[in-house]
Amino acid sequence: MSTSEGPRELLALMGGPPARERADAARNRRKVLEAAAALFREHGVEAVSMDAVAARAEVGKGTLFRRFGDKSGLVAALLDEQERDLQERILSGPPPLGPGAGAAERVRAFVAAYADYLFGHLDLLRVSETASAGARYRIGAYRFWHLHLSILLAEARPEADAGYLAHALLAPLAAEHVTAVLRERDPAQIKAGLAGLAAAVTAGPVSGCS
Amino acid sequence: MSTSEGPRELLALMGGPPARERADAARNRRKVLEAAAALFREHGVEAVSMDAVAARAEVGKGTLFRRFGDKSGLVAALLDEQERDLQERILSGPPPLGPGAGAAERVRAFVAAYADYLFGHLDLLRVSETASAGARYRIGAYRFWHLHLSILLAEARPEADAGYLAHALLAPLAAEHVTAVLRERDPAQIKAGLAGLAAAVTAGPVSGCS
DNA sequence: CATACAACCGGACTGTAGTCCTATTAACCG
DNA sequence: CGGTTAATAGGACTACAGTCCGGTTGTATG
Repeated sequence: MSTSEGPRELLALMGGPPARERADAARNRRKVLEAAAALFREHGVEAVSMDAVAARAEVGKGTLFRRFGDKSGLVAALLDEQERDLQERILSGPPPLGPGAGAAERVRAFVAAYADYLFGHLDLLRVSETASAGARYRIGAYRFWHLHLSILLAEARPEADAGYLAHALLAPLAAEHVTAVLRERDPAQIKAGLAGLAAAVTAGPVSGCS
Repeated sequence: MSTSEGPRELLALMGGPPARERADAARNRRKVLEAAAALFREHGVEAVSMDAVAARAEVGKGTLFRRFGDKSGLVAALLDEQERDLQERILSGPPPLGPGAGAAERVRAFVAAYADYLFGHLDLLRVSETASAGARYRIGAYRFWHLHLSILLAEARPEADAGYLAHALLAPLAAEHVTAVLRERDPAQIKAGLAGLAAAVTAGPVSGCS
């Protein structure tokens, strides 16, 4: 599967493991990720402390924090693989999510696909986005989604501030927001609402009338 | 100024001080709020610990936490007054924010007015919304804004899920979201983007064409 | 006014995130 | 293969949020 169809900037935001890593560092990295995954599975993400992860991985606390920054970074590393899967489907998968469909259609497809990703990893994403202040907006993944939507919205609505609209469309996709809305609506209703929002945003207030 | 024009449900969400409070409790409540306001002014909201507030107010930590729950509750109490001001302007102030204007116009007026409130109290609001998980969605104020928007959107777009759209419109008004967007856009641009979003949401994807 | 009761007060206590410093260890080069 | 250097490992340490409980102070009642 070639990724040459997507913009070069998006590729740069896909992250991945560090370029050159010392042997012991790589070993510990794996041990930590395995320990974290196991503990999260057993006790739920929020209930697991960083101390517990360090102990289970048989690694010092300093190591844990230096490698992953904080809890949100650790969780982000765990999410990395599946995140990249969605990113690859956007860059070079079949339309309408991948290239080939119209911009408005691709926006709707992205919102639907991201919602599925969200419902599948809600606990991890919520911790990843809220463990430290502004964490959601700092990580590369957010910049990837934002850039992707910005490009599509600039095409669909050339007269609007596409970059802002992209942020606005990502706002209700925040894990904490979805968690709160889940208290009164089920996933299907949320997806329907998001689809309506995406339709309104891509169409614009006066579209279809020209 | 009469508040009889607004729905009764909205009034119930306005909160206010506890009904009957012991004299010493009231005294401590005032001391805490004054100390917190002073410390926040001097050092910024995020830099002030609850210990510091308790010490400055000459009150025990237990008192502080029992009265306000946690840091987000303390900050919410500080915001209460100005929050109620905006709420009263919505319930019984002049249009288009208050009753009298069309639903779509009132939605746009609300978004603009809330954005101003947000920019004026961004630090306090950010702490209030993020100090504890899901804090934003638990407090009465959020329910007030949400109910207000739901009523208006149900009128403007009877075929849509107005309650969900109300959540979606409040999502980019989260303090943390606005803080992140402020790194690349100024308040005027954000207000313009929000106005465009409100217009798109109130109009709907196919409006103006019938 | 005295008594009983409930609410309140305050600080000691616990658990956690995150920092810092020193010995260790891997990679590189002669 | 041995020496040099810079990154890494790990645990002791700090600061903070939030809890708990014994003592105290208002408030209602006879």
